[in-house]
Amino acid sequence: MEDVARIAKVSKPTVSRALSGSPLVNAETRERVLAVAREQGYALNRHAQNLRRERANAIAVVLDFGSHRQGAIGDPFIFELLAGISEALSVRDLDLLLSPSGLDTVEGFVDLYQSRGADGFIVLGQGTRDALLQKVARKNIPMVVWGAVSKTSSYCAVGSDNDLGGRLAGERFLAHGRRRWLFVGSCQHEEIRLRFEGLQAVAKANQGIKIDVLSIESMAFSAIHDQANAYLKACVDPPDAVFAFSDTAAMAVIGAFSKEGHLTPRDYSLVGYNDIPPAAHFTPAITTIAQQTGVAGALLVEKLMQTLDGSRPRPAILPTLLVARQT
Amino acid sequence: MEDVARIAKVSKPTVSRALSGSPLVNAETRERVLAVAREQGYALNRHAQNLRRERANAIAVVLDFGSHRQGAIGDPFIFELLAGISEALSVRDLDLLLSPSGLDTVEGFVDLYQSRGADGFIVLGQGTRDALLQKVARKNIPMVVWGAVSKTSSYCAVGSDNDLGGRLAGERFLAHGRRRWLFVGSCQHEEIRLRFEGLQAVAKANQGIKIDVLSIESMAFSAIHDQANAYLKACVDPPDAVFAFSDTAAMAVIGAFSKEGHLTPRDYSLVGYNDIPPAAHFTPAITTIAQQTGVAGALLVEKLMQTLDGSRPRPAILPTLLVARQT
DNA sequence: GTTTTTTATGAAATGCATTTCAACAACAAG
DNA sequence: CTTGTTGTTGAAATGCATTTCATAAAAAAC
Repeated sequence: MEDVARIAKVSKPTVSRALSGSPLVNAETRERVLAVAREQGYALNRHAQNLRRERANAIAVVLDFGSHRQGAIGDPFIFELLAGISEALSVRDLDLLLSPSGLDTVEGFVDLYQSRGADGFIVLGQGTRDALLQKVARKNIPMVVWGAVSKTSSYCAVGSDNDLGGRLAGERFLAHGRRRWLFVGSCQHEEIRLRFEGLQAVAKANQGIKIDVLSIESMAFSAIHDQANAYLKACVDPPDAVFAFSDTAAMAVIGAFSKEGHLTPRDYSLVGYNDIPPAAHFTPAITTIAQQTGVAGALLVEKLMQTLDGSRPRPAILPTLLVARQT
Repeated sequence: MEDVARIAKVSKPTVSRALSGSPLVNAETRERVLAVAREQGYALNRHAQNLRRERANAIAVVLDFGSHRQGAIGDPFIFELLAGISEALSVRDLDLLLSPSGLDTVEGFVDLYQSRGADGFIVLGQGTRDALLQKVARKNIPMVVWGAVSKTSSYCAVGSDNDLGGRLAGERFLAHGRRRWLFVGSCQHEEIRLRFEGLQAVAKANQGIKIDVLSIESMAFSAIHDQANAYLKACVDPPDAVFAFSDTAAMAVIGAFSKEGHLTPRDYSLVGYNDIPPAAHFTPAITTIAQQTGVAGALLVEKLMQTLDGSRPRPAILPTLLVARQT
């Protein structure tokens, strides 16, 4: 920077100001400095900058690659979220640190934050680690979470209206005169539990509806397939309606049930979740609950920015929508 | 750090050494320093460290979120690659910078690299910007690319054997006695062009095979669907074999063709690409070319590390495999 | 023509960890 | 008892940009 300063015949601080677009520098001078910087191929050192400014200029986005191993993350849905976040961060000139290691303990978060590795965190899906996240948030670490929204939470959550999603599914089943419902998903996951509760609420509000749960142990496609198949085989009175926690799971159910000759939409109604592209073109096309992934990323980033500004933004629940198809 | 040094009754350099696991510090002293650091809640500043060490300790992973808008990236395949890379980087204690902005020009790369925002780059899919990447590599910026491998390239590429993939598809078509082949995909993409060439080679080596190309303009699911539908409608002699550049595209083709009563596997053989989880459970299940995504991430990172060490690693071609299913 | 205000710029201090080089101690070798 | 090693440790220099505070110059106000 000193070299640039010398060549442009100004001082170091002036170069710094010119480069960071400070209004405290004369327009002509700025041009000159910028020109010199460009022709000298000068790029200012981000670490020196971040060191001085005492921030990272980066946000860590946490997603559970671990459970990806089991096929959970491949879901295009997460990808859309990620794309939205990436976009929103890049508008604000912030770097995106993807799933840094060590974030499976409170210390991991604290350390990354304190060492200025990241200015804040966006966690995608609380999964089964809500307790950890609560602890992290209580340490005053800026964090926003995509997932289930709860009033007692110590962090700001943004998520879909999972309860509504469940209700929508239930109402569809009612409309189709279905009475033996099956919920496929693990209620260990807060988000998924809420969907179940929505479904259950509709069931309870009506007479003569039986509701069963197939609690998924692994997110792997084949595991879900096998569990569903085994369930149906052991079933004396097969379900005439299935609500699956994801479209991928719904596909697994279709495959598993069809092997036993139990077909949708003939024998049972099916509702999936996320409205991933293949859902519309699967045979049969899958009715599903769509989330507003488009706005989700931008909203998460916005809430995090508010947190960084010291305010405590309100959680947000995005509406969900049932997309009716053949099943 | 000075505080820790004082409390532990040592000097700053000793603390530094203890924390970075240098062998130049006595075991007892190290323990003492570490204990003090822990109880004082001390975390060393990454930017100061990176500034001094003159590196970023981070790798930028570039993927084309832009084309995601059009449904390209949602492909679980990319996600698996990303998971593998994330894993391999975290083992080496390197941060993963996801798709930083500005990497659509050579200057963008140069600037990020010079400003020490990243020590190197992993580019996922060269797409249509091979020219850009060639220029970047010629600036001696450490970079590894997932995509088509070419001998004349100035960068190290790792990719699947796309040519083999094409041949495998062709041989399957032959085995099924198919003679009117259709390739669905854009030959603008080097990787995809290679697949087409593999297919074409098989066609040429045999008599009486007609081969046509449906050049995809957009990666969007619905766009592919519509193009395929329009193609079939305009077709006097419908294809009896289709090779699609991705499983997602294959699904789109199935939907588009079935609308016209043209069904697989009855009327045509179909081969997709990537072996994404739903491919196996689609109805009908999709025959596809599987890539070795598992090792790909680790390999990319390894090659990049070699590049960082100053060597010029050889490109690698991973074998592809045909997974036969109903179609 | 003098005083006040505004605008533009620079000197020096600051943020924090690492590395070089020198120094000291303890011990072995002669 | 001296010289040469080896093992530990510390003082000071270094990497680079930003910010505070002060100063100089130019413009405006009186």
